[in-house]
Amino acid sequence: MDTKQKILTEAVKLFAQEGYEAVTVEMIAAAVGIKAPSLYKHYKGKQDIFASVLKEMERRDAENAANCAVPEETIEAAPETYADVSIDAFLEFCKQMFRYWTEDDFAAAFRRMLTVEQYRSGERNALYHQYLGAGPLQYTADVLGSKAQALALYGPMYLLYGVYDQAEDKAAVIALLEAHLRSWQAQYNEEIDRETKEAE
Amino acid sequence: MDTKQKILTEAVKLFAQEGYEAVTVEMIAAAVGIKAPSLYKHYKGKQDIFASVLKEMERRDAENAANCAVPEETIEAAPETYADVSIDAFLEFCKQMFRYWTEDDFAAAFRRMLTVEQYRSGERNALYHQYLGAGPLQYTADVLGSKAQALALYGPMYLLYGVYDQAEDKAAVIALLEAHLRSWQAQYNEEIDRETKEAE
DNA sequence: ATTATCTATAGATCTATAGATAATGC
DNA sequence: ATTATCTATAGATCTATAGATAATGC
Repeated sequence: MDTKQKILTEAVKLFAQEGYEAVTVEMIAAAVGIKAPSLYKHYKGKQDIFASVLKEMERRDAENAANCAVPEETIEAAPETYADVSIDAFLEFCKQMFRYWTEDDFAAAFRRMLTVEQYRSGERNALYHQYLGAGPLQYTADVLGSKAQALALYGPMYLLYGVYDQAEDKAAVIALLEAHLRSWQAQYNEEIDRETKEAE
Repeated sequence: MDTKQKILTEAVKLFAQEGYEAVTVEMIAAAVGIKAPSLYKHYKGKQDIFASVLKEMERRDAENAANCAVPEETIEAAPETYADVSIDAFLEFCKQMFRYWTEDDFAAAFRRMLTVEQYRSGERNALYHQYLGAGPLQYTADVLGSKAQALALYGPMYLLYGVYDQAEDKAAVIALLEAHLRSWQAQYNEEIDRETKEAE
């Protein structure tokens, strides 16, 4: 059991539940099973732990992204990778992302942590939106070529994160998500058909 | 200038930005323009201020709800009021709610406060969902008679709250919201048509 | 030998109260 | 007279360090 790593996983859970300021180093230490002063052997202090949580998420995110059949770079950097993404593959990616942000313990705690820290500074707000708000929305818009379609696809997913957190019947939320993805796709196909006919 | 009232409006803004724990009574007092001990003449302490913010929101919410042509009671309490709500009127209500939660200073701060406090206790989580998450989603589902349609309508609105907060061009977000409401309605009408034809 | 933990504690900060002073209303 | 504010401060809590002790690796 790596204490340095365990400090991060316990800290992110506490930051998510209580908020950064409300968490004392003694609380983190207690969750890890050590005394507060011992923690300073691993990190310079609370701020250093927070910064290390961000780095750890970056590391895990990069690891996770490599497994997906969707564009990794921005549309400006690599527009050709956005040209013909399969909608089926992208919806599969959406489902996978939803599971990641709700069922992976570290990612779920990190999401909640950013949620509760988002208004504390411009920097934290940027992080929140990069991972969870305007960032995924823009990415989806780049893939679909439509901001309105991106909003219709991602908006409900985003709402379901919070609903999932508090739901007793988590399977029902997953079912609702899948129903959403299917009906979004039906509606999307209809719009594409309409556009194709108009173009003829 | 009513000091007792000003304490609440300044406190909710600080709670929203910093989180309840991170706000000191001295910060609230400074925002009001008094010293911390003076604040204890109006409220018993920080917790009392928080509780009073909740009560103040309840009061404003009741005031606001009375102006709307949509069901006020739950569907269990008054099912007949849900029977024939006009979709146009309901979409107008949605737009009004969006403006209320983003542009009314107290409501916007209250929304952010609940957002950052939602994971601190079951009670606060219930409040968050009552005002902003599962509550409005269920209400919309009751009006539309479909949870999937409610998700498609409310999910994007919910995402846009956060996007609006950080957007430089707020008018563009309002435009995106209105485009969403229109395209949701078009899609909804198509589904109703399909269902009507199938029933024939 | 080196590293991780512990106890003890200094120094800073925060909540809330006590008691004095200034402002307001009859 | 009553109410609202102020200064001063007690008591609690929190971060971080100092120095001692226990555990680990060569």
